[in-house]
Amino acid sequence: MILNRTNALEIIPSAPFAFDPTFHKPDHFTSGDNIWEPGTRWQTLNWQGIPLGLKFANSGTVDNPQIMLELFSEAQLPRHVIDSLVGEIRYRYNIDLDLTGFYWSSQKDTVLAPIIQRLRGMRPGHSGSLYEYLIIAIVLQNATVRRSVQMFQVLLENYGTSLEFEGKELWCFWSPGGLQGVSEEELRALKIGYRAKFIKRIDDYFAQDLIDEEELRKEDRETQVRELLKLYGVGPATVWYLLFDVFHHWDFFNHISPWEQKIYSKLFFDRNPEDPAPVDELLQYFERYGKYKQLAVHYIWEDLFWRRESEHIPWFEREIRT
DNA sequence: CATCAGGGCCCTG
DNA sequence: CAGGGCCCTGAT
Repeated sequence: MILNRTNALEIIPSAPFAFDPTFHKPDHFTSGDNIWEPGTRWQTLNWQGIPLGLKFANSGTVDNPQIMLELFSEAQLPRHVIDSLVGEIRYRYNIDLDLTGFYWSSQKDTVLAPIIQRLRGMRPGHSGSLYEYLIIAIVLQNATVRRSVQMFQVLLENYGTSLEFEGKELWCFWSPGGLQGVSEEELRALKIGYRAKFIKRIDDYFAQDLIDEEELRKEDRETQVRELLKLYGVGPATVWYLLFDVFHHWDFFNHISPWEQKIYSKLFFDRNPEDPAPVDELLQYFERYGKYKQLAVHYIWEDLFWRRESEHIPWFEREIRT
């Protein structure tokens, strides 16, 4: 699909705002639905069933931020669609997040202070919807990164839409319920293994309108956890990711997987990855960050991956399984 | 060649 | 609440 229609908009984030670490998370795997280079991100987005191309360009500074957003579409977009889309973008990327409380409380922390200096203005967030995040989370389960990328790519190529805009060719997600005509066997043939069943059941669940992302955002955390765990294939690890990336809880941190455990052990206690600190001990360590503990996790994590782009960190390389 | 763990989760006993 | 099984891949 070729997207020739364009709309240009201006988005003013709250300050401070850091464009690159907000629009590029080096720990998220590259997935064929976006391209990033410093100052610019191209991204596909399925909004209310309409495949769109987005181009975010940095046109401001950290303290005086401004984003130029260009929308590419096949047909002219009605005003209300653009408005709702911009609202959603502001939500997903946490454009209006106030970070001052977090920064204030961390300024004397020896681990966080230097990180915040490097990433000042970075927002957490994820470009996808709940449904889209769920699909990604499922292909992440019990697989190495390379395999996850391959599974996601094959799904996009089979059920997504190829979009062309500004000379870029990127894949756009299918809509929730878009796999209704697809059998579990067909999915299995794409070598996604037992995850075929999970994806089918999740797609069915959305097709039957048993879950509403917008409504769920308004519920309290316990309700969200309860509703998310109803999804077949979603367990504690996935819920934890969802609560942060999709539902924007900054104070919730109760899950550390084995590979993450090794990394935190090394970071905080300089413990050998073969002999990591107990998970309870690590969780206890994060209590010092109070209601911002998950933001602290995010900053520490992103900083590691950003540093990895410019310097070699041998112990870290060994713990990332690609 | 065989074996095994990998950025979990479901199901059983 | 512990532990086996699940798809497939690449490492050993």
